[in-house]
Amino acid sequence: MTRRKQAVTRRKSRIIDEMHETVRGLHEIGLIDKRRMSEFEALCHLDVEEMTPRKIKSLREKTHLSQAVFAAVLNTSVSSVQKWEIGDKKPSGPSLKLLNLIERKGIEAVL
Amino acid sequence: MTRRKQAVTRRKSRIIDEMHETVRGLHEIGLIDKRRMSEFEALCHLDVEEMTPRKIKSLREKTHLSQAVFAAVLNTSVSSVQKWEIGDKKPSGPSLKLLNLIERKGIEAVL
DNA sequence: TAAAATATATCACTTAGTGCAATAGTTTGC
DNA sequence: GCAAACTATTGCACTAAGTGATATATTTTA
Repeated sequence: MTRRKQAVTRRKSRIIDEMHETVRGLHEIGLIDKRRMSEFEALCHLDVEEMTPRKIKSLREKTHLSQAVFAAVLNTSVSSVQKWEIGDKKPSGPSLKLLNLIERKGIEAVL
Repeated sequence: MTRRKQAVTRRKSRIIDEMHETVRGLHEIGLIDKRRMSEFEALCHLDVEEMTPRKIKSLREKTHLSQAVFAAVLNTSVSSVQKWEIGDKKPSGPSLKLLNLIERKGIEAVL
């Protein structure tokens, strides 16, 4: 499962990288303005993956942070983190975004 | 206003920097374990500032992104971004965290 | 073993988040 | 200039995440 997803991700970013160069070229030629360029950049890495309770918990444990501190980092409540890990509630959009950031870039990325 | 805040921030980080060195030293001596060290690191930069509707809007405009794309970046709905900017709703904890990250580190930090 | 820190669990409540639809304003291209 | 496309504003109704408090395991540390 993990392997398959990584493969997909890798293939996707290769394609995105090429698109990126292409669009950047179009921008330099003047075919698309700076604004469109910005929007393109932003839309590049927007895929946010769902996370199971177990995954959230293991993600936190990888950072060696208690639920309390982890919650503080995400600017949410301990109660929320607990419920995510148990599966009682699912993290909201922005919460999921933060969890993805931590997973992809490490905890420092959100400090 | 901006100037005053920058000053405060600067003074604060100087203190934090010293604390950081101190704690790192304690860690190297072996007085605190790696886990405590992690928690300390995490707790360093946890102050999240409130944002007025106008500030949110100007923050988005600085990134040259439409409400729709900005919402996508934060993994939230257009409706939510609109209400933040109007003042109808206030961004939740994790949302506010993301907005702060963008303000401090730029939009790339959350991509 | 005792004490302290962490984590789990439940309950009741609040409010942010969401989707839709209708309108108004702004750019863009012909 | 006009029309089309995009963007933003507003209101409404509903859902579910978020929260706080509290009590109870569980684990860690002294």
